[in-house]
Amino acid sequence: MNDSHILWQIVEAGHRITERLESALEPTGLSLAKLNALRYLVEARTPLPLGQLAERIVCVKSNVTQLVDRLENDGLVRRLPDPNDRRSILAAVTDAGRERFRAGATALMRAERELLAEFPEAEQQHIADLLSAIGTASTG
Amino acid sequence: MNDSHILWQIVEAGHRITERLESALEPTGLSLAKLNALRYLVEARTPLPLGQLAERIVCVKSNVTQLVDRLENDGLVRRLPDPNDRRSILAAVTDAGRERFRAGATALMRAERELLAEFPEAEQQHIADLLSAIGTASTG
DNA sequence: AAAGATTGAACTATCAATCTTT
DNA sequence: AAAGATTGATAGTTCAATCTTT
Repeated sequence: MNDSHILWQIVEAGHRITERLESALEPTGLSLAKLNALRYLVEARTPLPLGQLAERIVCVKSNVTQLVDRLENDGLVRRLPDPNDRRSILAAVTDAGRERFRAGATALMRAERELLAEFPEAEQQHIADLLSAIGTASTG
Repeated sequence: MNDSHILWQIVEAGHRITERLESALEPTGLSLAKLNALRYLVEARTPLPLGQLAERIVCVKSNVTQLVDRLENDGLVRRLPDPNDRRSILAAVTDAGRERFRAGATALMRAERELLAEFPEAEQQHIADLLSAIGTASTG
């Protein structure tokens, strides 16, 4: 498992990165998952059906149900009935949600900049290219 | 979030790698978490106090409690009283656990080899070095 | 009091089953 | 029946509180 080989270096570097970003976000009361959902809602500029939010996040619908539960609990999102389809439920960002999103996005960008600084800039594109290929091949 | 920058490339590559390895392990009925715990128990060659297992896995003790619950449920591990300290509980691999570990380790190695093949060998050491540095600096 | 383990609550995520509306 | 969402179960992980033994 914790071999020295490159696969685990990648996995662990990924963990360290997300840990750092989560820590940077902590003072804002957001997690990466919440900030990400909020971003889609803010950018949509109109309430989104939960199913569409799930598509954009690229996760299962039941995950969105729970994520929106927590966001609603935080007062950052409200559920609204969809006037055009009574099966559908819309998620709308509240003013508090928009404000929180701005704070989170700022904190995240600052943390990203810090982490990025630990990386030789000349190498970044090269490594990104190599990484984008890995694990992408079909398994059969 | 899903910027194109290198940080997310690393995080996502890490996710793809673990997904692939988890899939490869699936037919053996093991997860990476279970295989890892099993590995420490097999290598110890003697039952381990749960606290020591937590130290080796590098996780919180309550996580080990639950992980060992699941492994015990699978019949791969047994809890034994510690004869020297009645506060302590020992985790012992069963014969089935040892066998399962071998199957899992084999499946994992095969999958690792496949993934590694997607990586230009000449680059591996270089990238590993760069990755090992990232996210390691103290936050203050 | 401190050490070892468990329990209960929370978060993120998945899957399978269910309920309502279309 | 299919689409949209929720619920309940499971996995893995953390933290705070608790219980037993030292």
